[in-house]
Amino acid sequence: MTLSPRQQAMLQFIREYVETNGYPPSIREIGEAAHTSSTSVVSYNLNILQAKGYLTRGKEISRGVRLLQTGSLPETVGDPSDMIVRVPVLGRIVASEPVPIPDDNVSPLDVEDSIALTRDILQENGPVYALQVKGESMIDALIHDGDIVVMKPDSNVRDGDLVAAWLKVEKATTLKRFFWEGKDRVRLQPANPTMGPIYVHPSNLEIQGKVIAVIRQL
Amino acid sequence: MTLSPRQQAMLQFIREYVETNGYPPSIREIGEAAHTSSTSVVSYNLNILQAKGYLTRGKEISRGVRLLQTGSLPETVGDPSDMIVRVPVLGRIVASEPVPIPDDNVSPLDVEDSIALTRDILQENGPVYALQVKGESMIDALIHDGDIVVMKPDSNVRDGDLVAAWLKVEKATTLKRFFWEGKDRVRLQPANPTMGPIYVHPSNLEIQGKVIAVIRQL
DNA sequence: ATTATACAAGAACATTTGTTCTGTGTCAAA
DNA sequence: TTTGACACAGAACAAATGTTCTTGTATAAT
Repeated sequence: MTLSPRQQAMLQFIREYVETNGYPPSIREIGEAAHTSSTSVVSYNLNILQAKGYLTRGKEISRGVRLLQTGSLPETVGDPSDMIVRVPVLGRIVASEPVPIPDDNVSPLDVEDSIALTRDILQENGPVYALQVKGESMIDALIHDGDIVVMKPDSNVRDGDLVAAWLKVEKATTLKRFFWEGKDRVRLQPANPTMGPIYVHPSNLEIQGKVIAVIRQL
Repeated sequence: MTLSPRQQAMLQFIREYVETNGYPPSIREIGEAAHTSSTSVVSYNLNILQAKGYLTRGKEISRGVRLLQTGSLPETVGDPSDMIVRVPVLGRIVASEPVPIPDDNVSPLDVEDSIALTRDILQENGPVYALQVKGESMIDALIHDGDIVVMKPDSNVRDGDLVAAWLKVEKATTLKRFFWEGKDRVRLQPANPTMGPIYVHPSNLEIQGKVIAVIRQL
């Protein structure tokens, strides 16, 4: 993933400016450093840098530029402690729609919403994202309306994984534990032990991610 | 050198804002946090904080506030970031025993087990503690074996609070939403909407705390 | 009672600042 | 040659934002 010389210059200037001044530069100050008087050129390039994961921008916020440490998606962002993991909240999970899956090319930092977790909750090192549950349809997974489900976009499942699965025939998303039963049958087991499993043909389901934590605030 | 409560609130807000957003707040945002709509009050107090060495201000620069290392407020116990809240895990919550209630003098450092949460999860400022659920008895509260329940030791309940209640006659702990129904009857409502409530006489129950968050790791 | 200081409030205004719009140039692909 | 993508430029505009001004209250010191 290569950057143009002007983009590199902008990143470098922002980094130095923050270190010197303690707050980020304005669009016009970045433009001066990159030898352009056009604020739209600066904005255009900053949007590219954001899409590539080098920084985030506050929308219509003065000096709303924040450098990220690396460009990978999604990741720990700017917090002083490695203990904190900021997880983007990409939207809602509802039973009647497939789970929104993060696009590798779109910066999660476009999202306005995120939740800070810690390494005590989340030992995962790979990309993770969160969704907020809408509706009561997940109660068989002991997940309540409003809960935040933390997921990783991994469709390689092993027996016992709690997965978000899209059932094509039923046109429904479900959160259940996944078990192979032979080659032609998958058992989806609710977390609620008083409820029975459902059985589906593998072709009927699409694994959209694994649930790795649930956060409920009251 | 003492600071007024409003000045302390402003410092705290700025610190948290920078850590969350990566750039400083505006005068108006600081004012909102300090409960004043007057930008001149904010500016006046920031000038005092600057004179006292807590921060510097860029002249006529938007978001031109920079906290200085010296003069910052004492940090949260043990962690570098005020964003992190370390919550002691005092033990297990099981249906057949009362909830362990923390000694008021306990410090998070005194307990061997704790979990780090963040202010995104836990806005509470008072004492909190956590318990790990043992067994399936809490599934009517949509809480699974192994979940971590974060509580505050507050027995002053209002309708709708999710409480840990010890039922004396039944000798059982239950987690349910609490509602008064007249003076002589309390309705304890499961979080699972498919399950019915139970009704108890107030003398039969002992409120041992309120649940303020649930953490599930998979 | 008066004065000084600290702190506050709201309004008005000026400046800073980011976004949008329109247009241009370069280059590669069709 | 035409088209589309990319990068750029400048102007205009709207919104964000900080400063200044005037007025007020509370408290302590004189």
